[in-house]
Formats: sequence, C-alpha cells, structure tokens
Amino acid sequence: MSNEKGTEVCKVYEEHLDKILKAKEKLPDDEVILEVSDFFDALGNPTRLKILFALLEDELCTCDLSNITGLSVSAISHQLRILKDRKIVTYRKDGKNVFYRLDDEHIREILKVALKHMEE
Amino acid sequence: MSNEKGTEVCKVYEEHLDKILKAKEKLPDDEVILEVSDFFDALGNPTRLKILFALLEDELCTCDLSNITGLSVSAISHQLRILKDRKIVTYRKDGKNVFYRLDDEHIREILKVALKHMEE
DNA sequence: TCTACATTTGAGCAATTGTGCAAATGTTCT
DNA sequence: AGAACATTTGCACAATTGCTCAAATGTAGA
Repeated sequence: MSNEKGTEVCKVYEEHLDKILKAKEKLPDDEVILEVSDFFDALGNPTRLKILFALLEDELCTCDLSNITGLSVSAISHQLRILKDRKIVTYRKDGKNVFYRLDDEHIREILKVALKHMEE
Repeated sequence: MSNEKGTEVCKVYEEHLDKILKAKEKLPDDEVILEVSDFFDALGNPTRLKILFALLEDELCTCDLSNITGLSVSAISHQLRILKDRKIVTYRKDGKNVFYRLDDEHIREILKVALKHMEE
C-alpha cells in the first residue's frame, strides 16, 4: 500500500517520519480544508474585497455597490452571489432594493487582522 | 465627469448618497486592496492550505510536504513559491533540504479564526 | 570530477474565473 | 395591465490557475 499517485518519498524520510506522521494526523479533514479554502478564496478577489470593506461601514444595495466599485451591476451581483453562498454576507429585501451586510463578526475580525498584517 | 465606464447610477442614488460617499472615502486604496486580495488568494487553495496547516506543527521540507499532501514535489514547490512571495512562509536552507515555516503570528491567528468560523 | 538526491523552474494544457451583454424576474406605482 | 427601475441569471470569452513533465540548478560525499 502506502503512496497515492504522484507522491514521492525523499530519502530523509526515516529521519522526518515523526514530524510527517504528526502533521498528517493533525491535518484537518479534506472536507474542512475545502470549506476553509472556499472561504478564503471568496476573500481573495479585489472586487469582492471592495464589497466587503464597503460593507464594514453600513448595509448597501447592489446598485450602491456598483457605484462604489465602478463595476457593472451585473458583475457585482455575480460576486454577491458567491459571498452569499459562502455565508460571508447576508441580505434583506426592501421593495425593489436588496440590502447586503456582513454576515458575522468573524468576517470583521479577519479583515482587520489582514489589514494589520499588510502594514508590516 | 463622475462615472467610470460600466458604472450605473440607480435612481435611489440621492437617498443613498451619504452612505455611498462615506463608503468610498473609507475604502482602502486600490494598492492595499490588491495586497490584501493577494494575501487571501494565497490562502484560498486546498493545497496551499494543507501546507500551512501542516506547518502549524513544525517546520518541514519540500519533500515532507509532498509526502503529507500526496502531491508531486514539483507541484508543492510551485505553491511554496507563491506562499514565499507573499510573505506567508519563510525558509532556511540546511544542506540539500529547504525547511519552510510560517512567517509570523498573524497567519496562525487567521487560520485559527477561519477554522472557528467554519464550526458555526 | 562524478553520482545521487532535493529543489526549482519553464512550458504546455485542461479547468476555473471574472466580466459584460442581453434577457428574465421582481417590485412598485399609475 | 403597463411602465419604470432594481436585481438576477445564462452565455460567451479572455485571462488566470494548478498541475505534470522534463530539464536545470544546488548541495554533499566518494
């Protein structure tokens, strides 16, 4: 048994065995990895980040966000769907408008830490 | 003057003017947005996330990481370059091996908050 | 120097992504 | 019902991404 396709085992393998086993053990399940990856991937796009930074201040509707970012309403709507699907923003409907806001405090916290990280 | 190409102004514009102006004002510069976006983008990939979670435990060399993730050494090296370029990991050379580790505490913090966010 | 092994690099390719356009859907008002 | 506007959706296409393969580079020891 042992190796999946593509895996190469280097010759220091024996020396590093302990570290490798411990790391493999503590690694989150693939399912969790994919969720976290989807989450960060959603934040890893300039348009979506602008949307989120704008929403730090106040709830905003699709066309406000189009105006703020300088992108088409359609482009914003496409991106909002991604943020909505991944539970990063939520919304309320009010007549013809749909107002979006950040879903929870973790988002605020992560955006803040990331900004701090950039300053160094 | 006023609108870049693609911008549409919705008819509630006047009502929302205050919010829009305030949001535009507080929005970070494009340069900063791009940096933050690059940062999150680097975290938004299953392979790179696995690398980072593995490095939470201990420093590891390229071939250890290949072994842990089940991907080719080449694939890992390509991804490590991205993480290195974006100051998310750093490294030390030791003979034929190159040992990678997380660059600073912000990375740990962000990974931790993200994991917590997933649990809800 | 030659050999072995760890790592990096560049090319190439399939798969994914971000956007605009045009059409569809929702909502309010007359 | 019909008009006006906000939003969403599907399609198409250029641009980007992640991987493999093969070759190049780096390092240590015989």
